[in-house]
Amino acid sequence: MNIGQVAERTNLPAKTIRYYEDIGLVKPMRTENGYRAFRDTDLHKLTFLGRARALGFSIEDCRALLALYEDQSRASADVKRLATEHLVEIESKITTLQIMHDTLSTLVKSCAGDDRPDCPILKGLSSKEEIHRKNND
Amino acid sequence: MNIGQVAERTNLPAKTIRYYEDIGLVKPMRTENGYRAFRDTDLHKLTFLGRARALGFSIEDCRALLALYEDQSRASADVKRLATEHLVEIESKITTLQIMHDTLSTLVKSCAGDDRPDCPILKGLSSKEEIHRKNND
DNA sequence: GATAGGCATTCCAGCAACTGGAAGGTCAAG
DNA sequence: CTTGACCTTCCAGTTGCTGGAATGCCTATC
Repeated sequence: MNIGQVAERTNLPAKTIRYYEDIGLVKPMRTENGYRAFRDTDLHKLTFLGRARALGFSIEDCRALLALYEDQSRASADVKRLATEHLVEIESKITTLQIMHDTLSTLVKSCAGDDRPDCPILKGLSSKEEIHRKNND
Repeated sequence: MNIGQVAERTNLPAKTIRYYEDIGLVKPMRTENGYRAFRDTDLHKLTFLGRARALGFSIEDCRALLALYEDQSRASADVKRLATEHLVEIESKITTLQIMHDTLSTLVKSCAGDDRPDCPILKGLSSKEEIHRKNND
């Protein structure tokens, strides 16, 4: 199969697929004219990659997951460990964003948003202890 | 003030401060020996930048916020608009991460995590309709 | 056979926001 | 006068692509 069709089926841009080959995640064959020729296994791998990336796994995590996916004698514990670590990362990102959100949302609420220059948001950004006093996480 | 002291006071790495000068966010003076000489206003700006970055504003947003900060005749509405847009972005990131989290956490919970190869996480990554059936956001 | 389009190829550059390291200049202390 | 802690610049690398240029291939139509 040509890269265009693979792109369509996997919902990955052709550019991304070429990139994944570049970094060694897939190794499609080549036809005589130099075009990439993707087999079913390549398609499966790319689909797998697409899903793993959609769950926020890094490329290196994806590489490890792919190796486990291909290793029939893997231990599910190894997969679970990887996934759990990633889950913790996600949770920490959510926490960070939540704190940002709370702080900024407090500032936004306290701003009149009219044509006058007085602005609690700018004040909050320049001085520390103005509004941001309730998170001690 | 030298860059080292500014770094300490603003909690920004010296490298970052140099970078901010590079991209025109601050413009410290120079002493005869070529060292950067930061004034109080530079310090204020850098502190402001540190806070804005900590709230997740992009560098370009920071540039705009800084301009508003310096503009005594700004309209607070302009600040509020910027902040609100950013708030929406944060919310969308949280949503995305939350979905990732829910999906992955479901997968992780269903995995035994022992020395056997059978693994619902890998199954979930390779086939779609296995476990991931309850989000329709 | 010429040509036009829609594919495919490679390679190079750039995004954000730094970070690390090399090679070198400056300054204060001992 | 040397040591060590600063400071300087510049270049390269990080992550995960993405855009674009220059070029080649394939198929269809005139």
